[in-house]
Amino acid sequence: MPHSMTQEITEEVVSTGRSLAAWETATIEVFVRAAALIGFPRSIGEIYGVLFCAAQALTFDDLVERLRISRGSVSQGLKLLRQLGAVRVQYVVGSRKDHFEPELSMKRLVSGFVRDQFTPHLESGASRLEQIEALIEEEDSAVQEHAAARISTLRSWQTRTVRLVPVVMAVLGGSNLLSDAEESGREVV
Amino acid sequence: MPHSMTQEITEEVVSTGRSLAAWETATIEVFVRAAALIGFPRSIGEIYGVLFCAAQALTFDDLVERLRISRGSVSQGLKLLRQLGAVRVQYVVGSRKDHFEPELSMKRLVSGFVRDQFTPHLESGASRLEQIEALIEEEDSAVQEHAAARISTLRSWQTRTVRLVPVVMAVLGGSNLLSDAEESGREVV
DNA sequence: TATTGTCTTCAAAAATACTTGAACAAAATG
DNA sequence: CATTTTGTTCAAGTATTTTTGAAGACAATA
Repeated sequence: MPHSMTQEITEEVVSTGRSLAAWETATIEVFVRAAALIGFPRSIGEIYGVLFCAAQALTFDDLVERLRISRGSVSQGLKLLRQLGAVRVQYVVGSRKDHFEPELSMKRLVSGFVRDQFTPHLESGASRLEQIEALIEEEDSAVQEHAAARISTLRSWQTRTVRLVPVVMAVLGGSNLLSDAEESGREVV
Repeated sequence: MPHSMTQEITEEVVSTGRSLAAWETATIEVFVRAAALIGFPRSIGEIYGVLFCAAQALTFDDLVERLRISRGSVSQGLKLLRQLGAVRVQYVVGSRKDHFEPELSMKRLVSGFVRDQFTPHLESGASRLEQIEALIEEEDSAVQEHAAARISTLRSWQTRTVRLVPVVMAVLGGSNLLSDAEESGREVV
């Protein structure tokens, strides 16, 4: 424990936390990059990353200590990851603290992402297309013809994208030879 | 050409450019949002958007005028869009200017995106996994067992993602009932 | 080859996004 | 119910990304 002998109460964090092994740092970096690729901040990748590496569920404070990022970031990051279904809370026996563990099923991870970050855009996009079609009515018929063709193209893109989602989910879920283990939530996946 | 009678050279832009119709603005907004979704800046969405709306290929200056963004942005934006194959240059008869037209085939658009923004990450990811496996060798065998399991999970995610790409491309290309028109590059798609 | 038109580059400015930490809320404990 | 423990919120600070515009490159014309 730190100095400070008498009146001066010099608080200092004890950092009881293990720091990260080389393989963990490298793995976390992979997740940081993956997060960036899908538009999430570094801290999200870091948090999921340590959880992914850890052998057991970690607490809020474990995350703050191992990652050395602020409590605010950890709180917000976990909030988003829970929403996505990428992290679950595990209630642990003798502890008041929440313990967090990563979702390891790729299918579920993707599914959460699609649900929260993708589908909403697709849906609002559909309604916007209708608004645009209304606006096209206002134009001269010369313009209308061309504009209508373009919006029809756009609509076909929309439709195809919507159709794509179940295909992707099927590929991720279907060809999994070990789906029993996966559904039961343990390793593999 | 602008006025300026004697010594004082008062340059002013003439803005010969048509401004945007309501349906165009609305359509451009769709592309701006789509761009954001895949991590591209607003200007990229705007540029592709006007081109998509336009009845004929537009020049560099058309873009600057209609969008009211800087030449720098237009230049950089077009550069990226050309790289992706989302915009093509059309060399036009009596004009020194480049004329730009949008790629309208969804399959080609996605394919360019995958090639430039996605595949590179997948590949560098593969080599990073190997580095991580090397790092795991350094650990105690107790740790090794768990770490190896995790990296194996990661590897399976990688593999599945790679397998997904051709499936997606097939869905976008294959079920297109109008593929002739598409391949010839005109409308539809 | 000088000039003009067209597009590119890149450093600095502006706009966004992310992180921090102190103040706050909620709930368990004594 | 006062205190402590745990986690959340949000305004302000920091960092990152995007845009701007002036300087410059390149090539076609005169």
